[in-house]
Amino acid sequence: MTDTRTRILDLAEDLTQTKGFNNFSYLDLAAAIGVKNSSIHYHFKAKKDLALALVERLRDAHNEAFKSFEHVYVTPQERIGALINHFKCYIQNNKICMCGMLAAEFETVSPEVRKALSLYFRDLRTWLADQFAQMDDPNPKDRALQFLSGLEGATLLARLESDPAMIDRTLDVFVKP
Amino acid sequence: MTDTRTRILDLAEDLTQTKGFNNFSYLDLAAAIGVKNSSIHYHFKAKKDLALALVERLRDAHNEAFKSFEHVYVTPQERIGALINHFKCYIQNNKICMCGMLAAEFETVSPEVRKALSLYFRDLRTWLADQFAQMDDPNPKDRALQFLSGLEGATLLARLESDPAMIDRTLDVFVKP
DNA sequence: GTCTATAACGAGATAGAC
DNA sequence: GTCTATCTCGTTATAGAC
Repeated sequence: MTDTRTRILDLAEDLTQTKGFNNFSYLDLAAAIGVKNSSIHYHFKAKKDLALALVERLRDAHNEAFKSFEHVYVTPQERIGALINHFKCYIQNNKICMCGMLAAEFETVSPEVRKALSLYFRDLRTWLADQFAQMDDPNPKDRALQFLSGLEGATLLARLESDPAMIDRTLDVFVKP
Repeated sequence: MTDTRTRILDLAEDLTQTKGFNNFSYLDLAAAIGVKNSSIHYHFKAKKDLALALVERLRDAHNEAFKSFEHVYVTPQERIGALINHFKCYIQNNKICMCGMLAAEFETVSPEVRKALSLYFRDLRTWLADQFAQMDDPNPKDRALQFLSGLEGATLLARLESDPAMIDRTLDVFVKP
């Protein structure tokens, strides 16, 4: 059995992706995990501490995944395709990007979380720009921003329409020239 | 003085764009407008009724604006440019697209609002596809989706970084080939 | 590390007077 | 159309026992 702290983070990540960080409570977490809400406060004193832990954990997880991509995929097109597929899977579970959700909730989160979100997206853009540079793109930084914006927006729209193919229709143009 | 109903809608739209629909209360609206919260309930019995009115009003407003574009601008590039500028102005006020915000909050809104959001974005895509068709785009429907996704995502990221230029970097490629 | 118990507050919503 | 007054519930958070 995974420890309580990890179970809290896993569930909170899931709920943030579906309902939004402001739309679940410590009581929701406690009930689903089978503890009392005071136990959630033991692990994350205030809810903003939970938000920060979520963003920092996801940033680390993505950077780890990107590192492992080097051994699994050969071409940058394959690596970007894997990222696209990862986001497509969100739609089946009525999820969107967790940090996209928190970016929408930007005005209600702490300065620390804002900074962490900024770093999360910076890392993503840096990795994407590297991939596009490997594809000999003349402007990899702008291409990375265009891809990331398209990914976030397409996920939002695809969930609304329950149509994961909208993500392909939006992003295939970046990997199939 | 504009009537109370309109003042409620204007303020609620503003708050939805900044904080999100779930992150302001009838008490917030009442205090800002200078009435009691029971007066807000008189105009919109339940909060979900307010959400529906907001989306339907914005859909009508956009369709009216698109109609007026025909008389003001000559080229589809100019018309799309006007839409881009409209969204760029949001950033200065820490706003994002109201329906983009509600799409993020999708799991917490009523079936009626979900349907209204779908129609709002359908109208936007239809109008965009028409513009791209006028630009002799071989695939105007997909181009419309790519543009709309980019617009929603770029607004989210631009607000996070307080950098409206990110919207240009994302979308100029659609109007300056 | 988890529990019981509770504080302190704000939310959506309603009844009925004016 | 707006008011006063109130209800009911959920929320974040804490103190202190086990």
